[in-house]
Amino acid sequence: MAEVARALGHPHRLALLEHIVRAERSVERLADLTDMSVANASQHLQQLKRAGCVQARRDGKNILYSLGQGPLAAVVAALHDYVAFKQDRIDQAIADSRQRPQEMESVSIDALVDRMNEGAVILVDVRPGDEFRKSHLPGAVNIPIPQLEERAKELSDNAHVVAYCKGPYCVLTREAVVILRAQGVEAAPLAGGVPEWRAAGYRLDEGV
Amino acid sequence: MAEVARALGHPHRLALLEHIVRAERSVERLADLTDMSVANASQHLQQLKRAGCVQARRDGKNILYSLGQGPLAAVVAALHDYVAFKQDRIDQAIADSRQRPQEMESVSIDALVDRMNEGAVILVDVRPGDEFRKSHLPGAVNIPIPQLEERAKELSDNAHVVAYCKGPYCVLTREAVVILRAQGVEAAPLAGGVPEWRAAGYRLDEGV
DNA sequence: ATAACCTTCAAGCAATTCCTTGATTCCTTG
DNA sequence: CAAGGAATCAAGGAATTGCTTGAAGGTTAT
Repeated sequence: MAEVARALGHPHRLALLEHIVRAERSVERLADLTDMSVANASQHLQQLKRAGCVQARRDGKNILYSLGQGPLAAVVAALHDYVAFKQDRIDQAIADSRQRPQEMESVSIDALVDRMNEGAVILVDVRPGDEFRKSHLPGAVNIPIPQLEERAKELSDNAHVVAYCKGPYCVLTREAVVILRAQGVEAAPLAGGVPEWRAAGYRLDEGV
Repeated sequence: MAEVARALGHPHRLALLEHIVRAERSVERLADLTDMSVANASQHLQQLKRAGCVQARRDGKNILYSLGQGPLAAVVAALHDYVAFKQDRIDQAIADSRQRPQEMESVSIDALVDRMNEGAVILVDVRPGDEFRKSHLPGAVNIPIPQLEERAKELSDNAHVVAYCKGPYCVLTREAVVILRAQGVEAAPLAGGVPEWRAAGYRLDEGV
């Protein structure tokens, strides 16, 4: 079973299959369509053949590859579906933050300092872990974007959250806020990032 | 898209996923179920997580992995379907040839010689290696029965294969043909073995 | 036959993947 | 806080994979 999955697990082979699903094609044609050398295409095709995903027949000078027997097309379709689903979620989050940027009022650095002194704010750093480790705003929690959705529950829900990223123009900040709000967390983007914070003369934490 | 397929493209990861589909499980449990080291399981799980196929949450001391969002289960199901389909065909082929052995027409020695002259045949000797070394039909390949299934792929699949063993009554010849056909190789048994070949006045090879 | 063409094979190198080991992090519990 | 369990990280060597190059199969066409 993994044999089939492995056969589908290479971009080139997947691309070849996508073309073969549509119609029988020769090796040269496929190589051209997928922008690879003929020899390379031939080798990938033979891997697909070994896995039973395609079959070959000769027609004159050419060897035509077509889809193998069985519900392979369904597998490819299911894969498409799944990937489309994931892409949709990303697109939607981005579109949201693009369409209604006005609804997302950012918090200025001074306002943030005030709120921090009141202890009424959770500061979330959404950059990758390695950047966070180098330096980050004091007391910030590091939750990279990919983990944000599932770790949103870590943030107590009656606290205001302020998210920041690399800088004031970083789209990811807004995206993060969209995600947090989708999880029911009251969140706002910081008007700036680490550089602005430093420029304002405040302290930074390092490590951890 | 290939990213997801690649994540599914390793036997261990697929095995992990099969268990995760059923229920949330801890790393240790999964490692035990799939018979791999904890560290190794952990690494594969993280690959799956990176691809978005699974999500992790902590529960007490353990970290529980569960299926990611979206119609991933459909992909796995489609894969199952497809593989089941192929397995069916193999089983069916075996059953067919067992139930109706009379349909397995053997190739006469004279017919074999004709075909060999045309170069349109691969001759497989399924006896143990030591017997093969003593003497065998010219040009024959030696693949003992136990290795036949896994080495079937060595035989180019658009060539006719003729298999032979010790003699015309040797059951192993038919068994070999069944195995080969199950692998999609067009195979037929020889009506006889080394003694009959010699008796017909043809040459034998020795050694190698 | 010979030539021309499409495809496959074979070999070698670079890059990646896989698994193991031992240390380390992270969290809960006493 | 300390102890302990669960999971992850990090690094290394073995194995596999992927791509390129040049040569070799086979098939039509001249």
